[in-house]
Amino acid sequence: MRLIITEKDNAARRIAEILSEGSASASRQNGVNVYRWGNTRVVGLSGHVVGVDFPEEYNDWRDVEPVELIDADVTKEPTQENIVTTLKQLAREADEATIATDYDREGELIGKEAYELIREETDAPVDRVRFSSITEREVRDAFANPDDIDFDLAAAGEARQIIDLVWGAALTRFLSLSARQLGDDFISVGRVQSPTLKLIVDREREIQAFDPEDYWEIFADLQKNGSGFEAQYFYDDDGKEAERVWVEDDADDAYADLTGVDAATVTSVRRRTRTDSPPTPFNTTAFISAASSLGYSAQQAMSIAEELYTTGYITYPRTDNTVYPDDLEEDALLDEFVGAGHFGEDAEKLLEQDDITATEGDEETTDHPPIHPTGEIPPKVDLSDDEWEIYELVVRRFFATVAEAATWEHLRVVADAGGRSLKANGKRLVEPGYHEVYPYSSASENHVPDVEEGEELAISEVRMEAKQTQPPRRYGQSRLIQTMEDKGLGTKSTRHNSIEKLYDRGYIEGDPPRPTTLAMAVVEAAEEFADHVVSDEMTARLEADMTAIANGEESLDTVADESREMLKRVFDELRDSREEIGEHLQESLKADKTLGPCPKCGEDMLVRRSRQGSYFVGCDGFPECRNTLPLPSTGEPQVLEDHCEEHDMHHVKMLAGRDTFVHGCPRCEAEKADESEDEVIGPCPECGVAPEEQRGDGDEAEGGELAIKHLRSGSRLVGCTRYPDCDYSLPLPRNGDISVTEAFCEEHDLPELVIDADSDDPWELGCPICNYEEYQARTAVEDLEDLSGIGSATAEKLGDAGVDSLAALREADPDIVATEVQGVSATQVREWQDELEA
DNA sequence: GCAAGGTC
Repeated sequence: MRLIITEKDNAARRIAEILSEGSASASRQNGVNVYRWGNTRVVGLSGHVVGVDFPEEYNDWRDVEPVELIDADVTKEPTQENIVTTLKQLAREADEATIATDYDREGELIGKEAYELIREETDAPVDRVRFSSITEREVRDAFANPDDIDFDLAAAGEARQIIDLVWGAALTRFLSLSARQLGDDFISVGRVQSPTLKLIVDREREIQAFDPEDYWEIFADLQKNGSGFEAQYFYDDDGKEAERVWVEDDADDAYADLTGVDAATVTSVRRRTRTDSPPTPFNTTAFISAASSLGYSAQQAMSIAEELYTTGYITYPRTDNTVYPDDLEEDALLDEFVGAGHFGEDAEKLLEQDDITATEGDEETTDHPPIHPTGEIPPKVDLSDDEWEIYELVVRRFFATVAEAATWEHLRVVADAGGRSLKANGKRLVEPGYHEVYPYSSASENHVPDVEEGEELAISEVRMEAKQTQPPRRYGQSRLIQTMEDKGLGTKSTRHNSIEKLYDRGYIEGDPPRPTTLAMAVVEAAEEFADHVVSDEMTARLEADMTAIANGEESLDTVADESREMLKRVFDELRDSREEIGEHLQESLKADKTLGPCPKCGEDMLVRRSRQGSYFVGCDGFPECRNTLPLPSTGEPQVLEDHCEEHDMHHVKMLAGRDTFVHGCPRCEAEKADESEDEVIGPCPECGVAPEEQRGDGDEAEGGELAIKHLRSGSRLVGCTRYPDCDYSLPLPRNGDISVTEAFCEEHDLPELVIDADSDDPWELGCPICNYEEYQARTAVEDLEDLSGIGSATAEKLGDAGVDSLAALREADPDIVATEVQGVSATQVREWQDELEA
């Protein structure tokens, strides 16, 4: 039997299709897809299926000195048991095996890991094929010319694994132990995350140190044929043109001169034609950046792209390449879009061009083609609005790369008024070119009318504006990813995750991300004692070492040992400063949790966590002062910069994914609840007076009533007046005025409610019981979507079939028990759905 | 429980 191993299931399926000419069939083994035809089997891994770690005896952070990790063994253990088992079972039957993982360094290492698992079972020959895109031609070529695994290249990847683990784990444990942060809130550092964090921290330092300067700008409106245009005052600053006037008296003088005359005389008119080249093909970074200008975070953009890739509508979204492969036929791909409603006309127009040649970027790699549509076009109804918007972006980017350049006409007019110079720059799009098919990049014009030298233009108004220089801007997520790429930090697959990790670790907040006090302290500590780990030089050095290993000039052991020696020297420095570092980190952690002074004793009020795990606001003077305030029960609290004037307290935001909301000032919220009275609306269905026939034998009518209640934590609910004896309750929305209407629900004996009755668009919530029942039915379907990553249409169908939870899914198919929730692909869910329907 | 890198 011949065994072929790919990096992912999708690649396995497509390679099987190509090599078998469509005759391959799929079956499942230990929950893993295996494609087969004749004597051949193809199995897809899930990236790395083994991972590096320390032996078990190093697991306890308290028992092991962090420095001991430096010389600890590094072992490789399976992390994807099902796939490893399947691979080994298949290997036992194999006479030959072919590694067909991705064509890059990490792919070589993943291939070598598969090779070693195969070697545990058989001595059958193992070869390696390399291809940059899964097209018929490339795949057939590759399989016709097999090569060997490049063990040196794989060793380069292993050096990275070992160095990252040893540095990351040893320093992470050291900082966490020194600050006594051992739970979920440990303090992490790493080769990629820490230099990335330093970028953000350095920018914040510049902002904090920034000293704004005053300057003035002067504008004049000039008239031509009854319509006006704006011109700006400028002067010659040592041969350079300057618009900013730094001295107020100078600005006043210029303003006085300009207002002293009624007209300006045109002294020069210059026209220039500029070519505006179409953009280059999308790699991951360029894609994230384009999606970000549509309002998507890096993480959102990538997960939508991954979904579009798995469903077959776009190519692999993780790529460094910006040059389309030779066998991408641009006109054939355009042809697919002809007649496809939304895109048809644009595709036809592009096909009419004399020459269809795509642009090329600077980066040409072997990993994957640039991101482009596959030519399989989804019906719009099958995608969510977001998915469609991203899909359209990818399609239009492809269109743009084969479209013609745009041309602009630039018009520059200089005029003299009272001895002062004015200028106006106009911009007109003469040939729209690619802008016609790619509306995302700016094509805005600035109208300046045709004028001639010597012409007199009336001045209708002169304005002087006092301004201040602005501090540098914070990095936005896509700018940060771009900078990481420039500095070689992370990879196309990991950069967006690294940023997400900084959020999770409590190092950055908000968008654009701001560093927390803790982040500043971590970077400071690292700069002082382990400068290497916050500098991008560590990555540069590692890259150089990896290249040397890949070229056979250095050995993995030498490189790893040198790195270990370097880390030992770092620990020599750290040893004596443990206390000092710990204290600094602890103070910073406290600063991030501080809301303001306690009204009872003046100490700080802090966000704290109870033993049960819920958050509340408590006084730092505990146990002497026992003052507390409640916080909402959902989400992780985050202290905002916003501030309540009345109570001198920072506002709090509760982070809970899509349910994130701003709680505001905890004292205001508590006081609001104290001042409001419960509003009774009807009988409690659990313990109120109900008609005799609706009551079960054991039920007792205690006379409980339902009331609208405001809790001190800021939440509102409809609850029983006999609480806590009866804990019946229904949730109400957090925001908006609640009013009770005349309309009445006969079934539940309750009035209908309206939220925000005063606004133009009130929400008619209706009977609170009916509303809650509808809400539960709706969220069951949403939960299912979240669990399985399936589309809403499928989830609804499953809901209709009575499957409303993962547990129900498992009941329907015991095989699912072995599958990780996150590992459930859309294809699998569709299979289960088919089974259920049959 | 630590990293970064694959993958879902």
